Amino acid sequence: MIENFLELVDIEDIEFTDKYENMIDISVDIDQSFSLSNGIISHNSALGTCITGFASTGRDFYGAFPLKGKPLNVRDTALSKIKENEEIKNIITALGLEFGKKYTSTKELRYGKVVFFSDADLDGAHIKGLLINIFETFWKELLELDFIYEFVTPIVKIEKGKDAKFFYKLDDYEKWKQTNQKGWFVTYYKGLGTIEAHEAKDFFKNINKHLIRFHYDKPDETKDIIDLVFREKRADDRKKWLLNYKPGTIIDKFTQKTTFDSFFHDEFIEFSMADNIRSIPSVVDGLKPSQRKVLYTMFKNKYTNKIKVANLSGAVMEKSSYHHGPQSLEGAIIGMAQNFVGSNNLNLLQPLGNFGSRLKGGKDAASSRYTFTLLSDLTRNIFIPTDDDILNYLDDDGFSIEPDYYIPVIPMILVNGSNGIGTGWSTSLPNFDTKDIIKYLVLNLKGQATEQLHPKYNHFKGKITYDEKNDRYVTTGIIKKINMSTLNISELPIGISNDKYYEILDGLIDKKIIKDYTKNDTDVKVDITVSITREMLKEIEDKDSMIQTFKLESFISMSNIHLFNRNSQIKKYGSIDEIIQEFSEIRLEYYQKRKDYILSQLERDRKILLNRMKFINNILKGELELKNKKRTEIEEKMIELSLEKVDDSFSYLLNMSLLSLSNEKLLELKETYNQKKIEIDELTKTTIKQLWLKDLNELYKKIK
DNA sequence: CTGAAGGCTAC
DNA sequence: TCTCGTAGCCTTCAG
Repeated sequence: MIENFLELVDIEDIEFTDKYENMIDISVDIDQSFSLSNGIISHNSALGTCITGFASTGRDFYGAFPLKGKPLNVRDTALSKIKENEEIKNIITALGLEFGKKYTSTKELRYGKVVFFSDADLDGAHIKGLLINIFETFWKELLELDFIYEFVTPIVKIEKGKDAKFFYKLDDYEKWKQTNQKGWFVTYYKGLGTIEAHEAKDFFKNINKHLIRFHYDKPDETKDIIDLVFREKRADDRKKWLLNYKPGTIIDKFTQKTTFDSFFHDEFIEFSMADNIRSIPSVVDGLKPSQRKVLYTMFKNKYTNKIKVANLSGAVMEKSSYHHGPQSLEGAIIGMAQNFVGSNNLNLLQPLGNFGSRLKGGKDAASSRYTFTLLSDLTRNIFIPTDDDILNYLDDDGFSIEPDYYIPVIPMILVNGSNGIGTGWSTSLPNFDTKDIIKYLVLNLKGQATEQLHPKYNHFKGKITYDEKNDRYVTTGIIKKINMSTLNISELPIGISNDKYYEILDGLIDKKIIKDYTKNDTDVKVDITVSITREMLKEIEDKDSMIQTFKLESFISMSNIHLFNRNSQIKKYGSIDEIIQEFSEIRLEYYQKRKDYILSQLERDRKILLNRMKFINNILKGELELKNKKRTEIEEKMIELSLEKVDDSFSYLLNMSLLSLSNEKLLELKETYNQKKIEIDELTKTTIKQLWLKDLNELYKKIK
């Protein structure tokens, strides 16, 4: 019997063009155009890698099929929807599967094995899991029939001359690194596209070494974990599962048996964790990693001229090791720069060009090729440059990247709010007014009573009220009676775009509640005139009824606020006060750190000035001879004269200009020294609360 | 009560 | 080049 394979290839942007009557010879279009903006690394796509590899195996017994993006989660999904899904239809055709059929042997299928060939990253693990979910749901017996495999590819390659060695576990590479080898060039394989053609051919030559079977060892546990991971209603179980996760289980796929069970518990779970990390912001800076990477790049590159969004995206990828697609990153940049009503209260980036409007909820933004951005004027009043030096910068494969979190002057998480969807958890928090927040912090710092903060949106003309009964805020648009048959809508509730609202009005026409409406909206002004019959108007005339009929309400729930705390744990926050409290604690700690840091810098300056003065004095008085002396002799004498080294060296004294050795210079230095001392005294006397108040005051003035 | 839709970072 | 599909959680809304 022929042993043949179907590789399920995970790739994006690939069109599977030919209808394959014969799975053994597939024609494909290969998009090989993706490359990083600096042009150093080029990416081929995974299917290309696979097809290249087939040069070693031949194509008679191998077929490859490219998947696009994430497959459907078939658990709890209507069979009708599953059967309509293009990807699933294709997989079924390719493998010769039938719904409802029970297989006793893989010989009933068109291929003897199915192999997952995905990027060796976390989204790749997610895709493998979703595929396993499909087989487990409809053809569970295939899990027991040695049918499901994955193709493992290396994570790191090291090269020296003609020598090359691959590591399939990061752990192995780390161990090798500790043996202190020199002169090796290291490549991280971030995706299948990193694999070179000749390498793909080698891997496929030894294909059996690379094919790892999923074993079906613990039926009950396997069934349970797949259900826990994919069943829609089990988010709370997933919470528990993720909270119990202990990182660091390193799997050696070559020596250890991979079971479906261990795959979900050790590998898939890493995706779930990462899904939360990228989707849920930090309580400290209010940012998600992609946004933080953008800010980091803006700070680091210190752009003075506006930069094209597409170019900024490339810079972020490079400077902050962003390993995902550019579209996603560009979306993050655009989102950070938007400032229409309902988006940011304080956009950290400037929207130079069309970044979208409330007409389409921001979806009308122009392409990143056409738009520009730059830091906003206020950004550096919130993220103070001096604090850059006291942050905890992360490391990506030995490359310094953005900090675990920034520490802004105000809790930015409240200013712009946040929405995010992770695994087990999601989060949603509305916007608050920057000036309200500053006032709150100032009163807090002065030990005075604070007022409850309520959500607020810049330039929103409607009302936001608290609905005690339902414990939620209600945002209300504005509708006014012009005459007995005409109404005017001049504001929409938060979160409803003009576009969406027209659909609502169309619905009202269908229901014969209104006759017609005219749009006079601009991108910044809502202006809709509604014509209605006198009778109908009378019926709905009272204010509440009008708001409800015209659906001019939206709701803000405060019951799903999850944020990463300073210790990188997801925490549920019950109130705004709690967020400010936790933010304030860490902010004050970091004012102490900032103060200590600046004082140490000033002390260093003072020491340098003092020693320069002493040094000049020593020379002018003839206590220190430089002429015809060896450096070692001079330095010994300097120590005798109790001159101090800085950074373990006297260079800062011995490299001084000859012109400095004068009384005039001495007087000048004395002046600077005295100023430095005053500066030190003043900072020493300033409390950390005063430092914070000063920053808040400056920010407040600038906002006004 | 159930199913669908929307928000958002990723594929 | 542009549009569209998928995951994941929670809330709202229509039927």
